[in-house]
This record gives sequence, structure tokens and C-alpha cells, in this order.
Amino acid sequence: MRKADGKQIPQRVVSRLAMYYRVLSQLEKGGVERISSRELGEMMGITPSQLRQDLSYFGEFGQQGYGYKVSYLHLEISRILGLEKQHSMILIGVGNLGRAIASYTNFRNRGFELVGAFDVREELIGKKVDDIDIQPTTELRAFLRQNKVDIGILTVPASQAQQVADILIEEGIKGIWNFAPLKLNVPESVIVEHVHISDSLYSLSFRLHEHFN
Amino acid sequence: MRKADGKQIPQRVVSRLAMYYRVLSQLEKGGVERISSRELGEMMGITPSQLRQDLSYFGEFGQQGYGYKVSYLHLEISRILGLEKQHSMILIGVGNLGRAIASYTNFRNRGFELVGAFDVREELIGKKVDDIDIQPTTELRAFLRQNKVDIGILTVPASQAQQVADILIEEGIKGIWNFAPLKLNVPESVIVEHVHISDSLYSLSFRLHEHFN
DNA sequence: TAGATTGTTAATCGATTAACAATC
DNA sequence: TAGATTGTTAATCGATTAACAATC
Repeated sequence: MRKADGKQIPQRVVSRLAMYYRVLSQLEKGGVERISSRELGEMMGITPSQLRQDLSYFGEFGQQGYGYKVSYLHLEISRILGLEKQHSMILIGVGNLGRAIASYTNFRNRGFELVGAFDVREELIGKKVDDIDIQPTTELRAFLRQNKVDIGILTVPASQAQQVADILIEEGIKGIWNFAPLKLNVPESVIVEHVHISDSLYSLSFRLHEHFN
Repeated sequence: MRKADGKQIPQRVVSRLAMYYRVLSQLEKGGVERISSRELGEMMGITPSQLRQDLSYFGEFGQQGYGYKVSYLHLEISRILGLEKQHSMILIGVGNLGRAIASYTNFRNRGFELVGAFDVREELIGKKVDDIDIQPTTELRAFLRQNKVDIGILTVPASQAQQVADILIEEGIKGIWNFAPLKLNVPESVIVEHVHISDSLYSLSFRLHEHFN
């Protein structure tokens, strides 16, 4: 019996789902056909219980005595994550980080398409990133009004991030993928995913000292 | 009475500590002198209880009826995180992402110094990243033997990451800051911090659909 | 069939929040 | 002093793990 769908899915579960997806991609590429929760859990350092518990939020994907069919589970998780849908994205801030993200081809393969790129720096205007023309940020609002954009990738300096986010929000963006190291102020209807690059280095620093001093 | 120090600090607490550090930096720059756990918590969307609970792992930093002195708490947290120490880092993989990280000047300001950079691509050898000469990856092992390196920044493709990590480990690296989307196999003595860029986009995708469908 | 392994319920563990005495 | 706010203990909440009947 599947769970009634009113349930709120914990963020921890969603993060692990993304990890399962990644590992299953590798297994499938490697030609593995079936796998048990025990084996799969072992590869990722989690318990079989947790894996089965996580999946049970969404349905039944395995078979007693057999385990999971890799390709089927992979497909189902991609559906759960919404990766079979098409997403349009724009990039605001075409520095090294912006370029790195825009040119990560796996995203395009998974239905995330870059449709616009913006920067305030004069010298970048008219150049391209990942085949997309870089426009001045002053054009951002007009662009959003004329094009359907699902996700804004924020790779501007922290000092400009909120200001840009406000434009995105006013023009009805659905999600913001934020790389600036600050908490954005957004209404509840906008989904923000924050990549904590610098926080992560601080964590590493802490654990180095915890360990060696 | 401070806690006896045998305690293992939960990873969640360390992550929040990094966030407190970041917010306190901003407050200090903004000239704020004192702040209560209620106010600080509100800025970050956590409860005052949690903030005080987190700090109590490390000591007493406030004063009843007053709150916390911003500059003092900021300094103490930087000490806890080990940010007043000097760290030497090398970069392996000088693509856009590697460049972005190497040139993020705040790291240098906080005691993280880039001392070497490596790439397999012929055309990059001899060029520079953030004032450091790019060397062929074949020189990596020799470099590690001749220089004290604390942290290796892994920004190579996933397919090469484990192979490079193995060299770092064999030559006694202390920590690895891993940007490749795969779980590295490392001995317990090596600290790995993983930045889950693609997982984060998948999370965003999930939450967009949870919300809008 | 017998063995393996699922999905799910119950038990345990850990993390967050509430409450409050201590005290600036 | 009186009011505010800490540090910490206790209560609550949520997440992880264990156990096991169902079943392939």
C-alpha cells in the first residue's frame, strides 16, 4: 500500500534521492542489472533500512527476494526528481563560476537548458557562454517578460545577489539556484537552493583541527 | 560549566557554525556591536535555543541580560573553525570551476593559500591561475613530497577523481575538498568535504514540482 | 519449495525546542 | 534595582534503525 500523498517529504530524503540517482546512473552505465538495498546502501554508506524507508515515501519499486531492477529504479527516481521534465534556466553573473556551471553538459542532457545569460561587465556583452549570447543585466527584466524561465542561476557577487533576486522574483521566477554566500530574502512561493561553497571549506577546516590538534 | 571536551560535534552543528561566522562577518562590517540569540537566530531562520545550544558545545560567549558582543563572538567562532590558522592548498583541475575557486579572494584572506596548480591539459601548462604556475599532473606526486600541503582541491572530471585522490592520500594529504560528483574512497584519517553541485540542482528540480504540480 | 529481500510497523536514537534558574 | 537574556537541563519531536510478516 503506497503512502497517502499528503506527506511532506523531508529535505534529507530529497538529498539522498539525488545521491541514489547519481549512483544508479553509474551502475546502469556499468551494466549492473539488479541490486539489493543492502548492496546499494553499502556503496553509499547508508543502512538498507534507510534506503527502503526513503523509497517508501514514493511507492514500491522492488521485489521481495530479488531486490531492485537498476534501470527501473533509476527511471523512477528521475521521475520523482522531475528530471524527465524540461527546465529553462538563465545565468546571471558570467564569471568563472557561472561559466563552469553553464558548460557542465550533464545538465543539458538532463533537461536543463540555458536560455539566457547576463552580466554587468561591458567587456562581456556580446560574447558567448555555452552558445548563449551574454546580455547586459539591464535587459534582465525585459527578457523575463518575453521568455518563460523556470530557474535563475545566481553567480553574482554577494553584494548584488539580493537586488538581482528581487527582479527574478518580481517577474515570476519559480526557482533560484543561489551560489552567493548569503541568505536570500524570498517569498514562500519561490524555491531557493543554496550551494554553500565557502561554508563547506570552513567545515573542512574545522574537521582538520578536530582531528589533528 | 563548559562541556567536557570528549564530545563528538555533530556535522549539523559545524555547518551552522560556518553560517554564524558568515553572518557575524557581515554584522561586524555593518558596525553592529551587540546582538541577542533571538535577533541573530531570526536573521538566519533558526531558534534562539538552537543557537545557544550550538555555542554551548564550545564554551560560554555571551552575557546574561546583554547578549553577545559581535566582534568577540565572530573571533571565537573563527578560532573554533580553525580560520586563524594558515592552510596550504593545491588545485588539481584548472577548468572554469577550478579557476573560480582559486580566485575567490576571500579564502586567501582567511588563511587559505594556494601553493600549486595541476592539470593534464598540455595547453594549460606554464600558464597561471591566481598567480600560481600550472604544472602537469605528472608532477603532482613530486610536488607533494617537496612541499607541505594541507588541502587538495579536486576539480577534475569524476572519471579521474579517485585516481588523483589516491595520489594525494598516498603522499599524506590531510583534507580533500571534492567537487567531483562521486563518493571518494579514502581512509578514515583523511577528511573529505564534498560540494554537491549537481545534487543540489536535482533537489531544486524536485521541490519545483512538489510545489507546482 | 527454500532462501532472499522487500515494504512497513515499532523501537531507538539523536537533534531541536521549551523552560527556567542564574545573573549581568 | 528590574528587565533582559544567557547557559543548561528536561521535554518534545523527528529521523534512523531494527525487526518481521509478506511474498517473489
